[in-house]
Amino acid sequence: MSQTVDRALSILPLLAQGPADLGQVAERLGVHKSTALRLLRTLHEHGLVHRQQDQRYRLGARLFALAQEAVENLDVREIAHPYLLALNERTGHTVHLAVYEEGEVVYIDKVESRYPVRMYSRIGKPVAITVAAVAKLLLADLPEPERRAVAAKLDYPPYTPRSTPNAAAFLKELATVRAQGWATDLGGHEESINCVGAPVRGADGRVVAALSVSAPNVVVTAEELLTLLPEVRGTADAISREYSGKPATKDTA
Amino acid sequence: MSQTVDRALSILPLLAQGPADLGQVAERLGVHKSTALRLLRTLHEHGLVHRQQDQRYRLGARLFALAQEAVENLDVREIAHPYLLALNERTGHTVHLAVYEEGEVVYIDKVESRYPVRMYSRIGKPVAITVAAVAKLLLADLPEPERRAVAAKLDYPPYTPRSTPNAAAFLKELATVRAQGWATDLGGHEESINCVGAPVRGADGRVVAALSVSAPNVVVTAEELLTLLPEVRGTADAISREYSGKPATKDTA
DNA sequence: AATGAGCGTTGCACATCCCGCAACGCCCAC
DNA sequence: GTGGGCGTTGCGGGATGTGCAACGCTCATT
Repeated sequence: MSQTVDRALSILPLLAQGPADLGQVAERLGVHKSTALRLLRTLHEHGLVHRQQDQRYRLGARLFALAQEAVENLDVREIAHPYLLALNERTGHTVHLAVYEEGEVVYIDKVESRYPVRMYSRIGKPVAITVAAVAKLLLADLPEPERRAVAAKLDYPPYTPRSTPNAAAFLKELATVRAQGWATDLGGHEESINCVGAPVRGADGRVVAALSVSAPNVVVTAEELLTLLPEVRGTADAISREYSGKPATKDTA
Repeated sequence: MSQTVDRALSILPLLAQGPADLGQVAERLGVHKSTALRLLRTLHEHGLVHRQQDQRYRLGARLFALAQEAVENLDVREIAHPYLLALNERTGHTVHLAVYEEGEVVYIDKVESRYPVRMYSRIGKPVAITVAAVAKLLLADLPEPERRAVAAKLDYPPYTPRSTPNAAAFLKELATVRAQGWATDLGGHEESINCVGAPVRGADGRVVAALSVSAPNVVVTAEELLTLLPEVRGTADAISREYSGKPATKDTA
């Protein structure tokens, strides 16, 4: 809509492919050299482009700094919340959002079930890391050495007969979760409670959070809960898109 | 230099701090709302800003994509080469550049000594990973679990009496290197050859490459070689600045 | 050593394109 | 139902970006 800005911004993807000199920029923009020069100068003043020794232009440090700062100031919780509400609205069950931090997985948001059944979870509380669906999702994305290190240091409390028994079983489960892109906890923490979860990913594809839907057997069976999987994954993907700033938000999908 | 572009670009750091609506952007820019709208629209078309559900503006995915693409297309070797030449010019010794890749450290560039002494290295050849200065620098920057994993899997060949004997000693050495920001190899690979090295860092502070200066005892003693440390570190820092696109290249320092 | 080509840079006059204004429509809150 | 706030639109005046041509520099060539 604004010609000048439009032209200036068109330079960025051009330079992302590799360094270019003034002539090349002007030609590929379809403008006079002097015009390209002024645009490049302005971009340069803002640190978005950098001039290297041979006078060619590259993308500058400011771009990285901006991207990083933006990521740091992004609040998953704030962005995810409306989606969690919608998911709760449609399923009626308890919805959790959790993140991984220094060896722990903690709940950072929760929308209570409409059914009058209490669940033993609290925002800020560390998750039962060896069995919870959200924990599996978050740990499954860690780089392999760290994943092994964490798995080796954990205790594996036998909450129920279905709890993860040891590190080997846990790592195997994480590999499955990593491959399929979703996770469950079928009575692994409390005998009568099942969960289905999916990961929220940032712009770089790394898992930044995980959400899950939990329901007790007395309300829905595990099979019935699993039919919500598309719903859960769809919500997680929608949050991922919104979080990473991608277009095509196309409703709640 | 270009008012319109200047204003448009000023929006980016503003949004990096967090989402803002049209009115806020206009106010903090000191322009009329309609002007801010047109600028934001242009930024939006290029994907640099993203409009979230509540109509507020955030930085968009394109920014992250650009930063990532730029990093991928950056060639450390190309950028570092002139600096390596200059360092060789000033010291007269052999200069190496190496990177870490999937458990190995390999030389990716080399400028031969002016003295008629051959060294057993080749571009593309894996480095003696347990003793070389560049290897220590690169491994010292790995995340702790991966560092331990790599150290545990290595062989520790006794090239000389001064070679690193085992994983424990190696990890201790890496901790020292990590803390001091430079590394040496004093006769650890070949009895009569010493090296001093320093790390090249990317925009995020991670070590992306390492360079070293090597010289045999018959030319300079280890003590004399160590006097080149400021020179070596200065060169590495200059490459880091250039590589990460930071301003103030101020000569070769 | 001289010469020319290529590139970045500058000043300028034209007219294009951006700016701010004011008015409209919409949504939400009261 | 009604008012205020916010995003949006069309428009004329004029500031601002544009392309041209000329300059100076560096580097490669003869």
